[in-house]
Amino acid sequence: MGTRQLHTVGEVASLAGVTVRTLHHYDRIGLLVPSGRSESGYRLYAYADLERLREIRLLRELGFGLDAIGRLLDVAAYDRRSALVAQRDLLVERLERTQRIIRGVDRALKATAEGKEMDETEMFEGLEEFDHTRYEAEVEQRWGDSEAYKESKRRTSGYGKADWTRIKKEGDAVFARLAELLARGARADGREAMDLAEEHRRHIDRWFYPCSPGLHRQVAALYTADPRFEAYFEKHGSGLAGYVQEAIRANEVRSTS
Amino acid sequence: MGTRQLHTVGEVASLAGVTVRTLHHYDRIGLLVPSGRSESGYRLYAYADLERLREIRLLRELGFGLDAIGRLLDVAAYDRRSALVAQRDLLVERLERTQRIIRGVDRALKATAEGKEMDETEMFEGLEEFDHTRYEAEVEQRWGDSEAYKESKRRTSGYGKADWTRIKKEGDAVFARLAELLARGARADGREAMDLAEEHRRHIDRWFYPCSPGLHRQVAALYTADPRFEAYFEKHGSGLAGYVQEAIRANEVRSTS
DNA sequence: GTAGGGCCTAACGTCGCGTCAGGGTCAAGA
DNA sequence: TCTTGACCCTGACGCGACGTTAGGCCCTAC
Repeated sequence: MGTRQLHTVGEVASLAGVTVRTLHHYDRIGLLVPSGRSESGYRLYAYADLERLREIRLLRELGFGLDAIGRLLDVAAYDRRSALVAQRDLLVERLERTQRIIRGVDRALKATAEGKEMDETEMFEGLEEFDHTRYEAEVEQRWGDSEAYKESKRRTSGYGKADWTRIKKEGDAVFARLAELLARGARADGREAMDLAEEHRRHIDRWFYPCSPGLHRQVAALYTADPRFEAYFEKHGSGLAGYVQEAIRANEVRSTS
Repeated sequence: MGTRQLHTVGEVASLAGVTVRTLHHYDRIGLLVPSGRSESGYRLYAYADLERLREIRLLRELGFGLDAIGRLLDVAAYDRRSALVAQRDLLVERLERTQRIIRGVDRALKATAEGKEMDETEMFEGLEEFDHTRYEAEVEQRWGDSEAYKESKRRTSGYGKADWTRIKKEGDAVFARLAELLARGARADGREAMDLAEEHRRHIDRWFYPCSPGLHRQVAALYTADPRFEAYFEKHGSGLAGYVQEAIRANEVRSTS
């Protein structure tokens, strides 16, 4: 560790393909503080700093905000391996999304060739900024080729647009009520919050896939990590993402005791 | 055409997975002006508007700025088919970039498993914000599986980091001198500018692939279209991208006459 | 006829840097 | 030894692409 040379900002910048200003910025906000300084105040980056920078750039490329990245890397520090695996999963997901978009372009090509118009509902496949029901289906896809996933796929494939709207509405209602609780200052491990967490679990269990309290907690962990989820949550009240996660965890404890 | 229903902002927003505010914004800056308004001033979007929105969102997903998108779509309006094909190419390029990043993560996984450190120069593969020599090699990759491409690949694979630095410096020098000309107010179709364009062509021809004036012009067309190129150019003087393109075009005319 | 959801414009806020401005540092050559 | 040019530092303002109120009109539904 650290056997290799230290680098100045400029060197790191050209290595990583970012500007010096970017590194200054990351330092200022505490996201990437170089592990050393020279006598004259020059920033000095060690190998570990480069590793961290790589992960920062990777997550930014995937659209995460800098504060979310900070939290993710703090969590990731405990287990490098599974953090890397998680990053891999996110990348593979993007691969698939990109392929969906390509198929959309192919459909557009076919449509223009035939002089027809495309189906408006499938025009934007893969391009939606964040449709959280659709995403929820993808989330547990990451949980592997589990029976749960296949079951989910089997069920959701039968839903029409109207079903999706209704299901989404039902899910949103739960979050809205949790937001109220949060605003009222109710505790996340209080009975009301736990009841709503349980309701959410059953919602998933019913419409998507069998969802045990344990799996539910794992899914909830993603809520605070993913920027698209987070943007959605924070709209409904600052700190809601973490609040929901706590409530779900509390509900799991309750259900297993 | 236009046989289908008109949509309000909210409908379009949920179809495309963007916010109403985003549509307002696109309208304000003239990027996507709905083709109609109701009596009461409501925006009304027709099918053609949705198509345009799809392309806007696709290009944004790929990192283009809104003004660049506007220009691209203006150009694209002449030939829908080749515009779609170009979009497809960009997406495939991203697919490949994502795969390179994944391979990087795999290397990181291997390194941590073995307790080693990664090679610093290959840590950021696929993550660089814009290395323009490397990009230049990719640009003509889009020109198909031409002999030129294979030749380029054969040549560039032999270059080391030092070579790249030198080649990049050489290329930058040409642009710097063009920027001077632009600042001095020299004409893009003047002798000096054309000479520099010719120098640039030979630069590519020597280090990358056989580059005729015609191919050179086609590559130059990408300069004004791609955000990464553009960012690079504008740093060296406002309007440089367009200036370079003009000079190259003028040089082509000169060389064929 | 009024309540609730959707639409309008206007205008300020935010995030991730880009871009000066003003000034030390350092290795190389005259 | 002195100077020159490349690189580093810390502010601090600017910008693109929206997010987010704020204040008010429209419209369907009970």
